[in-house]
Order: sequence, then C-alpha cells, then structure tokens
Amino acid sequence: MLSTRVRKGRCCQVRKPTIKDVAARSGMAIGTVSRVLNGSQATSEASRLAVLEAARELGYLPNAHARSLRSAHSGTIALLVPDIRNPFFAELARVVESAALDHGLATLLCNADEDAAQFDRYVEVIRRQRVDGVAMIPLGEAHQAIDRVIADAIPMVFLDRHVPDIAVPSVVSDPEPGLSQAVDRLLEAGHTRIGFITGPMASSTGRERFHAYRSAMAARGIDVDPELVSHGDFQEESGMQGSALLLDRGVTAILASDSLMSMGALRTCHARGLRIGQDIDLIGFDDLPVFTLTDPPLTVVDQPIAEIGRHGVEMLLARMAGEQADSVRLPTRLIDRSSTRKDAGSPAR
Amino acid sequence: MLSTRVRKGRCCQVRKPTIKDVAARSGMAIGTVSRVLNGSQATSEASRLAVLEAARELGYLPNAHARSLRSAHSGTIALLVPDIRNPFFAELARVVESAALDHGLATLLCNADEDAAQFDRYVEVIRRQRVDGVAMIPLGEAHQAIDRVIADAIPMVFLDRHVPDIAVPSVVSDPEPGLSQAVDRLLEAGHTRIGFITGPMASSTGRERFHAYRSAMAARGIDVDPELVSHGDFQEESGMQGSALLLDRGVTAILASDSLMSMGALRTCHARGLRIGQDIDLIGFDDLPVFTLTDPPLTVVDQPIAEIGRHGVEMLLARMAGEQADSVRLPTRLIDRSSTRKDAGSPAR
DNA sequence: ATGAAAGCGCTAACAT
DNA sequence: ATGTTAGCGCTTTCAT
Repeated sequence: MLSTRVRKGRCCQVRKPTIKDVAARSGMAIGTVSRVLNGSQATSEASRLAVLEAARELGYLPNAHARSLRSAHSGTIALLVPDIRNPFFAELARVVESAALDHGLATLLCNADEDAAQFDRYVEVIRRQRVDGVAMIPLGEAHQAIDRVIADAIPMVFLDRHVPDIAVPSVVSDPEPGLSQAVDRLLEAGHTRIGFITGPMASSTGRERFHAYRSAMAARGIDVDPELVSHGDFQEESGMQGSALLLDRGVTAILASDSLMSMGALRTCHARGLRIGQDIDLIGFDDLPVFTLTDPPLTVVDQPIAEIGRHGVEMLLARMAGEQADSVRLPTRLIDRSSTRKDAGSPAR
Repeated sequence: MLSTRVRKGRCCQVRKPTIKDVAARSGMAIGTVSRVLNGSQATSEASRLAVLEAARELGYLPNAHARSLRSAHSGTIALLVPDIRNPFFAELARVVESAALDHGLATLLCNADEDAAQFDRYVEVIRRQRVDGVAMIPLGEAHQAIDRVIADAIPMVFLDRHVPDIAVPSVVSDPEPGLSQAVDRLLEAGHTRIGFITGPMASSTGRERFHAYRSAMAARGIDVDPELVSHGDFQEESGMQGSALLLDRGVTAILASDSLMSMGALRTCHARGLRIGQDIDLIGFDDLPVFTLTDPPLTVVDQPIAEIGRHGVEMLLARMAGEQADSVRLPTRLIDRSSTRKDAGSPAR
C-alpha cells in the first residue's frame, strides 16, 4: 500500500465574502445588491453592473443557509430511495435529479439502505433541512415519519410505490399490461405449471404485481395454485430461494416480480444447470441494461422509469406551486427475449 | 395576515415551532433550551426534562439553516459522483453515505451525470450550502471548480481518482496487483495477442490501469503492441467498439479496464457469436454482482469498494477535524471465473 | 431606484 | 446553572 503525504492547505481565504463585502466594494447598499443578485426588483443598469463586477471580483457566492432562513425556501428537494444499489432506483434517482436541476433545484439524495431506522433518520434530516419538496419511494407502510412530513406541510410525492390511506399524489407503474402479456406469452408456450415470486405484501408494488398476475391468469380461466407462489422481499436472496422452492414443486416457468429477485432466480437456474429458455422459462422485471447480457438475455416486464421520474418531478413542482396533483399510473410492457421458449414444446433460440 | 386560502383536504400546521416556542412552553430561557438540546453545557435535570418534554409535545425540530448560519457547520457532507448509474459508484455512494450517517453526518449525494457542466453546477451548490466536507470522484482534470472548493477551505478528499498537482488527499485502488495477476492468467493460458481497452487518459484511473498493464507485460518481457490497445472512455459503447476493433485485429484475449466497458466487450462477443472462454478470453474490471450471472461468469479485477468508501470517510473526518491525512492506495486482485480458459489450447469450463 | 433597518431561528458570549 | 443578548448573512418591508 503506497502512501503519499499531503500538506494541509494554508494560504486559504478563511472568511468568505458576504453580501456586505459586495455592497462595500460596489459602493451600493446591501438591499440593492440583493435585488441585483436576485433580479427581484428593478435596478438601474449602472448599479447592476457595479454589483455584478464586485461580486465577480470577490468570488462571492450567496450563503444558502442565510437565504433559506430568511426566505423560507431552500432551492433543494429531497429524494428518498430504499436502496441506491438497486439499478432501478439508481436510474430513477438520475432522472429525478436531472429534471430537478433543470428547474434550478438541487437534490438531496437520501438512501434508506432498506432500513426503516435509516429511513426515519433521513426523514428527520429532510425536515430539519426545510427542503422545498420531497419525492420518496416509501419503505414499508407504517410510517409516522411520513405523517410528520405531511404535518410539516412539505410538498411531497410518492414515486414507484404509494401508501393506502395517505393522501399523497403518486406516480407508479401499472403492472397489468406487462404481466398480462407475460402470462399470455407463457401460456402460448404451453406452460401449465407457472411459478410466481411476489414482492412483500407490505408494499403497493408487491401487492399490485401479484394481483395483476392473478387477474391475468383468471382472465384466461386459470386459478393460481398457492403452491406455485413464493413470497419474496425484492431482494436477490429471496429470488434464489423462491425459485428453488418453485422448481422443486415442478414449475416449468417462473415469473419474478422485481429485478433483484429476477437475478436471484437466474442464479438458481444456473446453479442447477438448467437451460433457461429450454428446461425452464424465466420472465424478469425491469429492463436493466445487464439483462441483455445475461445467459440467456432475459424476457422482462419493463417499467417506464424515465417517465416515472420526469412526471414525478413535474408533479412535485406543481405541489410546490400550491397546485393540486392527480396520481398517475404508467403502463408496463413485455420485452420478449431469449429466456422464454418460442413455441410449445420446442427449444428456445 | 395569515393565509386564509383553502388548501384542499389538509389542515396544515403553517408555522413550525421554534426554539422560542419550546422556551415559552417549558418556562425556560432560550439559551437553556439550546444548551439542553445540544448538550453543549451542563443543565439541571429538572430543566432538561422540562425542555425535552416541551420539545416533544410541540414536535419541535431545530431549523438546520438557522443552526448552520450561526455555528458555521452544517452537519452535512457532499459526495459528488460522475454517474450514479454506474454500479461501482452506486455501491461507493452507499458505503460513504452509511459511514457518514454513522458519524451523524447527512450526505448530499450529487450526480454529475458524466457532464462537466453539471459537475460545476453541483460544485457551486456545494459551496453555497456550506457543507462541512466534500468527498468527490473528480471528473476530468481541468478544474477551476475544484480549486474554488479548496479556496473556500472546505475539507475535501478524492475517492477512486486523484488529480495531479492538486494537493487533496485521496483513497484510490492500486491496479498493479490485479492487472499483474490478470496478465499472468492470460499468459499462462497461452495467449500471444492480448487486447487492452483503456479508460480516458484524462483520468488517473485510466492512466494508471494502462500503465500497470504495460508494466506487468514488460515484467514478462513483452512489449505492448499499440495496435492491440484501444482507447475507451469508461462507457459501455467504447467497450463495444474497442473490443470489435481488437477482435478484427486478431486478439485472442481482451482486458477491459472498467465495468461498463467490460459489459460492452461482453456484448460485442455475444453479438459475434463468440464462445467466451473458448474462442475468446475476456477479463473485466470491478466485481459487480451481475458479473457472476453473465454468459459466462466473468473473470475480473476486483477493487475493494467498501474499503475505499470507509477509508475515504475516515480521511474526510480527519480533515474536518483539522488533521492531516495521507493518501492511500488499496490493492486490487484477480477473481478467476469462466471467461478465461483453464489451460493453453483447451476449452474453458 | 435605492438606502435603512427589521428580523428569520439559532448559538455562543456575557452576564448573573 | 440559567437568563439575556448580539449577531450569523440574507430578504424584504418601509421609507425616501
């Protein structure tokens, strides 16, 4: 392990220039400087130039805390995600942050790390920071932490998941079209024993995807056998175990209801030496880039992540402007690749 | 006049309780309340209880801006990453954020999205926010934005990459051991035409990995043929194109110097119908979870992400405490899987 | 159009 | 141990 010594900087400008310094240097009053910098009121061209020049020379940057303290808005929003390592949330975070920045809003990106306690700590941070708005993917559903944000009257939207009985507008995907297509796909391929790996029933996505699956099956006259349903928790481990269980019960196809569990199912099939798309069919969730690189490329139910993020920010902006906002559901769809066989009885690819 | 506007369906508490309210309710002076809440000075048990009780009843939460304005530290650090979608940075972000939270510090996670302009905008946000410290993965190297952070005297550390001539302590990985093992592995398998896909020469990681590769080859008496080096940019696309180019030049093995380019190389090999580990050997970079799920599981050079993150936070904490900090390099290592053939001339697996 | 001045909510220095 | 008070840097009246 190499090691390089680094000197502590010493010639650093300790006191940062304040609006007062800019006023002094430009020969203007503090109020005028503020007005020029914010464009909040008319100013003469002469003083505008003088102020801007002084600010530039001084390298002046307004103190966000002083501004927030006085003006009751901070120019920041918070985004609270359950797990930033989950590629779905990473992508969502990128979209939200980018859309927010386009509106001049900085994003405090908070990662609950699948931990309710950390979720609560971050909600507290968010409330202390007096952010202008909050976009969150709720973790679990028994949240007095969420109630507090509402009590604080901080504009908020839910992304990806919603919570019953909490009147916060949400942008979520509708699992119905995608799962309906997935069921069709599997049925056409001749499968009679299909396994489903659910998410946690404590999340709206877990419940709704399971419900959409059962509805799709019912629409084709099939009653879902509880034996062929494994209850997971959106983590890879539960996808591994769930698929193992379902395989033991003789399923010929598996539907996993989120990306991490899809990976888990893939891993179990690999471990058992199963030829996916031949011995076993597998349909995953979320169209992650890597799913085209897996063995084999995965047939998946795709969610419109970018639209969820963009729409979510617009909705939050509307709320911040005091407007009303209606929850929306964006459709999912099936992307057919090689983890599902092409015809009944015939091998895939 | 208080707002009489009717907000639909919400009876929101408009004015948040301040320290003054807590003081009034508890019958204590403001100063005492502050002391109790911060534990900054001794207080009597009786007043402590009274204050705490009043604060609880009121649902009081200190205003972070007021506190920061007055006390010159904000309890937040900023983490600036080039691309949060890159699983390497997502994992690093998680580790840093978690370590920071353990020290009572909230993390402002900023995503430059591989865009220099967005990088600069976030640096400005960071400076306005008067964060207590900054951990960043520098993007490119011509950064007056970075100089400004230094001029502001905000404690800072570099993670993953460093910038020459900028005296900021860094925690980066040492590509030498891993790449040396990778070269050994390939040479033992009998390869004579090995292709290397570099990162951008404008980043320390790009330069150092390339240099480590050449050194490792030189140590085995081999001069690297410039024809067999493709210059990429750490994006998947350049991995696809670079591997295509190298393949056209007749390489029998490819070494990619980051995870995204590894995926690109994998994709090109798939597209060409090459059997990886047989027709062509491939060694990737970073041990991402998905690399065990790809076709085939990838042999990779692994970086100790968690250590980089943890060490980085410790180093930043030290800097924030006014202490000196020494840059460190953490070793990489080879993880041997199925994308490299087992013996000269014999098929893999 | 601009200057003066009153705070925003808090901490810390100074009292007692 | 606790009360009092002066700001932190800024926006926003209120004058002019």
